[in-house]
Amino acid sequence: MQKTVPDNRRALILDEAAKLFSARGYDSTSMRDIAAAVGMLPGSIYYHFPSKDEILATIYGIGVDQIITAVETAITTVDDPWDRLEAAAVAHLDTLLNRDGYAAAVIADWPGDSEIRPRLVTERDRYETIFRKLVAALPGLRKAEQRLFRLTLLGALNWTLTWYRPGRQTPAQIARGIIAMLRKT
Amino acid sequence: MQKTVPDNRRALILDEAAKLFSARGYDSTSMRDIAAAVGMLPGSIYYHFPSKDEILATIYGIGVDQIITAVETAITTVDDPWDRLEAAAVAHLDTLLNRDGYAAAVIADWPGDSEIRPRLVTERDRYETIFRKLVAALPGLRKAEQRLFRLTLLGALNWTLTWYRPGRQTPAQIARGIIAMLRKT
DNA sequence: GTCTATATTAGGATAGAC
DNA sequence: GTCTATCCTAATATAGAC
Repeated sequence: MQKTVPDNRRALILDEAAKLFSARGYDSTSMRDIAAAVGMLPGSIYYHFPSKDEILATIYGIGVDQIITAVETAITTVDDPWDRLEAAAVAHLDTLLNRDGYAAAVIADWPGDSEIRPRLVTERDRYETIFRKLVAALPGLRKAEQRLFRLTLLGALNWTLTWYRPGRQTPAQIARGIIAMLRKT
Repeated sequence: MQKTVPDNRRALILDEAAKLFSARGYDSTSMRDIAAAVGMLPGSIYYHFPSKDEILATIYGIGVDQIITAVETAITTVDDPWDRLEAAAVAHLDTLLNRDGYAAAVIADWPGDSEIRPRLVTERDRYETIFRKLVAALPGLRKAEQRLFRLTLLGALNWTLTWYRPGRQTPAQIARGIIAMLRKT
């Protein structure tokens, strides 16, 4: 995924921070929390990252990459527009609800004020674009309906973060169920 | 809306706090921010509320009351199950996207740790129950499908908070559009 | 690269005058 | 009921030793 000789400590910080951010939120997670999870002292983190904001921005970038990669891989072998959308939804939810991934932080977190907001918006747009295209390819949807359809689908998918618990339905089953409800004919 | 001689200062604090909480989030809003918005000094707030948590819990209770009242009023005169669900969705979104209401804080805010979480969960359940009944009344949905249908609908509705901007479609139009997508025959 | 120690600021909350 | 003044804690971040 990255270089052959990666900076292990840096990656570990990102891993633990991503978990904490998605579990408790950005604002409620302190540098002390992250340091404790990694097994470092707070000051040491600053050797790897200049600020807490920068950690979040990095996680955002990786999280969006993870979703995009998963979705694009899932749809390459599929032709039918509805099947492609379903494959994308399954991949999206699989990535999102995987507790070790960075994707949950992308959806769940939105730092209060912060100067990095523009960057995060840009990242988020990157992955919305994929769904824009997938929805545009569906038959029988007028241009004006496509936008609301996309937002409805993404809302239903992303809202799972608030209620999903492992053990019942799998993420893939949930995604297919949601698509089935939105599928016409 | 309330008593004839209400505690104006207390109500004002709640109003301003609700706006700040839904705009910037609970954690990112300080007592100093609230005090400044009200035109008080931070210490004075504590005459009206014992803690910041208590302000949020109060807003939650009122916000849920607002949604429930709006939804129940909207559905009393409607008979057909699908029409009832649509009326409920319209009322829900009208309340949610009204910038002066407390409902947005209910959906958007979730304090990091806090001991009041159980209370908030209870409040949230109160309003989910209404939709549980409305969905149960729909024809042609098997028991197992009802839960996912409800969560999909609420997800799509609540997600509007992240993208809705006044000027385009009205909340009512959005709600009807979402229902139309989920409506079978 | 990590630690010790600490600067600095902000936040929730309280005591007591008015 | 609001203000003044302040306590206490926790947070981000930095400097410099090792």
